[in-house]
Amino acid sequence: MSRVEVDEKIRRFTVMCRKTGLRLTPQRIEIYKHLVKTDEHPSAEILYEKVKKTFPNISFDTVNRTLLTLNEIGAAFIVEGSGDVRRFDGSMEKHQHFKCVKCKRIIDFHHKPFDIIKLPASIGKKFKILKKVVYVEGICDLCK
Amino acid sequence: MSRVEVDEKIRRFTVMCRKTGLRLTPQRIEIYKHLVKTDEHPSAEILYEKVKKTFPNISFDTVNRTLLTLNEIGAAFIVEGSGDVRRFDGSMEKHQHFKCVKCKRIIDFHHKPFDIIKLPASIGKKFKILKKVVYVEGICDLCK
DNA sequence: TGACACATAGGAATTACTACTATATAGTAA
DNA sequence: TTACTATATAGTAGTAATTCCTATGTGTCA
Ligand SMILES: [Mn+2]
Ligand SMILES: [Mn+2]
Ligand SMILES: [Zn+2]
Ligand SMILES: [Zn+2]
Repeated sequence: MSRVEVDEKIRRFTVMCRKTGLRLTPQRIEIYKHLVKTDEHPSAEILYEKVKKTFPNISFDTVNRTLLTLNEIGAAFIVEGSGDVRRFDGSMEKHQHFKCVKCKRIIDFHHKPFDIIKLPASIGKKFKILKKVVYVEGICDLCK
Repeated sequence: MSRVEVDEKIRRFTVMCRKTGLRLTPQRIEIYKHLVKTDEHPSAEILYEKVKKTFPNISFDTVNRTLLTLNEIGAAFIVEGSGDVRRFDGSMEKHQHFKCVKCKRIIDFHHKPFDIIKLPASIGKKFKILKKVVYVEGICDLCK
C-alpha cells in the first residue's frame, strides 16, 4: 500500500474518531498506521514492537487496548481462527483468509461468492447475525 | 445422544487409538466419552471438572493434552472462533457453528450447501487445504 | 510376567491478556 | 492563549489460559 493510500486511510480514520468521540492521540494514529499498512494480520505484541520505534515508552496495554477500540468502532477487526494468539486486521475490504496451521501466516484472498453466502432462514430468524465468515486452514506454500 | 450411541462411538474410538498407536488409558476414554456425549463444545477446564468426578486425581494437563491429541488423530477438533478460550468438538459429522458473542454459546447447525463450498483454483493449487469453515457470529436467542 | 515406551499427576513456568492508578494530554471553552 | 476536565497513557501488577518439567505409574507386547 502506497504512502498516499495510507495517508488517506488515516485521514478517514481521524474522521471516524471525531464521529465516535475518540481523541486523536499520536499513539492511536501510529498504531492504526502500522496496522493499516500491513497485510500480515499482526498480533498486539508485533504492533507493540513496531510502534515502540516511534514511541519508545508506549506500553503494551495501550497498544492492545487501542486495537480492541479499533475493533469496537469498526476501523479494524479481530481475525477468526482456532485458538492461537489474537490477530488483527486493518483492512475493511470484503475478503477471506487462509491460515497456515504451521507458521500461522494469515493470507488474504477474495472470492466474491463468499461475500454473499445465504444462511438458512431458521438461523437468521432465531439469532441476530453480526458476521458470516468463510475461513480456510491448511499448509502454506512455504511450509509444505 | 443415547447411551448405546455413545458406546458405539467409544468402540470406534478404541479402534482409532489402536490404529494410531495410542494407548487406551481409562482417563483418555473417559475424556473422550464426556466430549462426545455433549453438544456444548466444552473447554478443557469444563471437561476437567466433569472427568474429575470419576478420576478425582486427574490433572488439568492430562485433559488438555488428551484433547489436543484427539484433535491430532481426527477424533475431535478445535472449534474456530475469534480469540476466546479454546473449545472442543467431539462431533465429526459435517456441520457448522453459530457463536454468541455475549454468552459464548456455540450452537450447531447444518446447511448442506456449506459442506461443499468451492475454493478458487488459485488457492487450492498454492496451499494444501485441510479445512474449509463457514462460521457465523452474533447474538443468540437467549441473549437478545 | 517382565520390560519399557508411553501416559499421568502434580506443580512450576510461560504466555496472553486485563486491571489498576498516578500522570499526561486532547479537546474545549473562557 | 490559557485553564479546565474527561479521556488516554505508562508502568506495573494481576489474572487466566496454556504449556512444560519430571518423577511415578501403567498399557502393551514379547
Ligand atoms: Mn485480512
Ligand atoms: Mn459442533
Ligand atoms: Zn506456513
Ligand atoms: Zn448468548
